[in-house]
Amino acid sequence: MISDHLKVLRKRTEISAEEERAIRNSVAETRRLPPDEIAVHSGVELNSCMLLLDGWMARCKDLASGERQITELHIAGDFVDLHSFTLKCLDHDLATLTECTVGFIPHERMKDLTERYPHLARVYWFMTNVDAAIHREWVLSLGQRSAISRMAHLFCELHARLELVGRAKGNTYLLPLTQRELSECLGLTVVHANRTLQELRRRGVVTLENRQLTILDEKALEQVAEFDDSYLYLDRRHL
Amino acid sequence: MISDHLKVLRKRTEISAEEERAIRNSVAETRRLPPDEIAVHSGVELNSCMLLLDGWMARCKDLASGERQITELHIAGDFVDLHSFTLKCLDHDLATLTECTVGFIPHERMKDLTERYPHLARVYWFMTNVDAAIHREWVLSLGQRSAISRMAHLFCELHARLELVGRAKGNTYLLPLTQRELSECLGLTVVHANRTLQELRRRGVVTLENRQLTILDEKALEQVAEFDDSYLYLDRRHL
DNA sequence: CGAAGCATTGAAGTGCGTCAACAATCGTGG
DNA sequence: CCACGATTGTTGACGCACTTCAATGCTTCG
Repeated sequence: MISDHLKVLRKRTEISAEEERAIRNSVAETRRLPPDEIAVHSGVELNSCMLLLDGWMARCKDLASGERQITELHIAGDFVDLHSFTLKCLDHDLATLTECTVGFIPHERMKDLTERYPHLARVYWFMTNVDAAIHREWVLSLGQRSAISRMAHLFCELHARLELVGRAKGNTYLLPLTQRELSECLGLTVVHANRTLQELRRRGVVTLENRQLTILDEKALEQVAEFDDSYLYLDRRHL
Repeated sequence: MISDHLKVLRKRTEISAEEERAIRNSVAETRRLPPDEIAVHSGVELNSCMLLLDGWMARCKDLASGERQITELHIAGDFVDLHSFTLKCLDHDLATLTECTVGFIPHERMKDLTERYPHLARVYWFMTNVDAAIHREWVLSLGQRSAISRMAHLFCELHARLELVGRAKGNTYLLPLTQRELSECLGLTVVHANRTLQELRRRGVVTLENRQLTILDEKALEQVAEFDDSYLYLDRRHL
């Protein structure tokens, strides 16, 4: 399961056997979390980072009205609150969307890891910067893309990221979100997210049944989305 | 001018005299940039980071239609492309909004700086994470807040950040953005940004004339915005 | 002083929200 | 196994926040 995390890193840079060992040894404990639970509350001081080994999680922020905005989705292999290593407490909640398996790396071990392996320090810094790049793409989506383009873009992003950890079988992948959660990613109401999804289906671009998303027409999907994966930094030109 | 940057850091953590010296010595060159110019193009490999010493800059992303979304505003003291140290090339442009003075810190010197002073490495990592927190707040704004609430929130954020570097005199500060640029931050059309601003004026919450923004009713402004500055991490509980 | 950019206004259109109902699915216990 | 209530997905009618288009005055600056 930690191997998913290593896949994510190795897509971006070389990780030596020794570094791999150090990472594996840093995981103090693994735990299962039930779905629909807030795993990390905003504003609470943390002393460990959470590695998502399996399942889906979301970063969310609420308004007083009760409206919730998801600011990023997380899948197996992601360090969901790596930024807590420097921020100490988060500005958002971390919620489980499915049952999850997570590993904990205490901040002191993170400190050790990054000081003993400066390369890993840069790699993890890099990874938090990729999260920021994803945020920026979402800002662009929410600010300028139409509902259908936004949804298409999200499907593209998830496809690219899931492929990386072997969770996509060709053009299909498991998307365990409800339409409510989907709408919370896209800044739409549930009703309109539903109609938007139907429009994508009607156009023959995707299907989504039994939590299984299938991309029928990848070209069309990427065109609607204006998708360009460079913001995900999926190669080793960097670092 | 570099002292603005030190203010930004010292608001979050202690910086020793030696660290300050090291930072000051890392600036290889300073330069003036004219307004309305793309200072850094997305996708281009960089070998130095840019410290904004004076003026305003914006991170922007474009769509094929020509629509532009600003994803973050930068003021004196900000490291505008610190993330290029790990990402190597950016996923967005960096545009000057006014005439700017910038300092360059070559990546090799950044490497030196962060390896010689691990504390500074964590501080700068922290600062890129604050940028990400700002992005998340903008995602929340664009996804869930109304136009008027979004604009009020932006005014609050800028006030807090400008105060930090002594660029706000009480409840007033220089806001050199055109309404077009304002609208590009907020995901609105210019026309509606104009009407939204007028509504804030009509309610007696702010005035904006000759590029001078004045907050007439801070309570009201923060209430409209649902503003809570904790996402800016403006204290030393962290790090 | 003229041209270009910027701010403002009005009228009309539309993408998405709201409200409300109903259907389908799912998990749970009898 | 069916009954059930709860959650999720779907649909229709209507309303509104924001967009679009187009015109006009206001600045700014060569």
